[in-house]
Amino acid sequence: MIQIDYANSESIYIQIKENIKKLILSGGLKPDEMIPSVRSLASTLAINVNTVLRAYKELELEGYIYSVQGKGNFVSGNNNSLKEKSVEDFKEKLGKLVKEADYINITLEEFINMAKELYSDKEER
Amino acid sequence: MIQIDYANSESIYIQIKENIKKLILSGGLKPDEMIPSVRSLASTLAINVNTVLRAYKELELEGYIYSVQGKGNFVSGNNNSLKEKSVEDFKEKLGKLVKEADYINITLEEFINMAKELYSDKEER
DNA sequence: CAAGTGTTATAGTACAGATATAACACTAAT
DNA sequence: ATTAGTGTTATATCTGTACTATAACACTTG
Repeated sequence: MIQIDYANSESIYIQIKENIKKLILSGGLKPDEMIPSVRSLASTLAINVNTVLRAYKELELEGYIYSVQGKGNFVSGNNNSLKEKSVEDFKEKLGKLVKEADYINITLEEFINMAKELYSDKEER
Repeated sequence: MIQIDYANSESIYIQIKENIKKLILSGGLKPDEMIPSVRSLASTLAINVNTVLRAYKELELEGYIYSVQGKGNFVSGNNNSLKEKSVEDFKEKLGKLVKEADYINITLEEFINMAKELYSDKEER
């Protein structure tokens, strides 16, 4: 369900966060569905409880999950605002990339062609 | 010429690298043009010489600049391979973004529309 | 009550980034 | 030759972040 890549330079708790965010946004995790307990995930991934806790706490702050004492952590109900926020985040990243394209003189047409290509690559999986 | 943003989470030496890369790729710095000496840049930015040195050393390794003992650091002559490489890097980033778009169910059409919008925003500057 | 859950707190380790300082080597101008 | 400006190398230190280790406390469910 959740995987850590030690070759990845991102820190463990960030990887856990991203992993769960993606699962929630893609629909792999449904609202009010329980996610692994801090202890079980820590044990599965062979990491410390506090590392998982940190990821979960930030996910809670960002509205992706909610935690209930003695019961566990659950996916938030309101996906809509989350989706909106993630689209905004996405747009910001795209904006940066467009700016970068500018530096190396990539035109809009070239940009779109690359995107089309990458999209179709994706579907060939 | 070069600016450090302490609010940016990127480390100082990375910011220096990116700054200079952009200047070179955009043509703001011409081949064989001298860039600020390690000492002067360190003094201007109120940072340590070693931090600048680290950025310059990596830029040299990546082929963007070359250094001459006693004279200074200069922009590399061969921009072509650099441009190619930067386009490749760019494509990789775009690929990641496309993957991310997938998670939040952004279609190719939506993606292209956003890109068009951001490109035109850019021109309105 | 016991087992499983989240929570809080503290201390310790490891590493990366940045600093401080110094010494050495080369180049160009005087 | 001297001086000022350049890059280079080396070492030690400080700081913050990530992660670990451990423990204790609080809540929920069977």
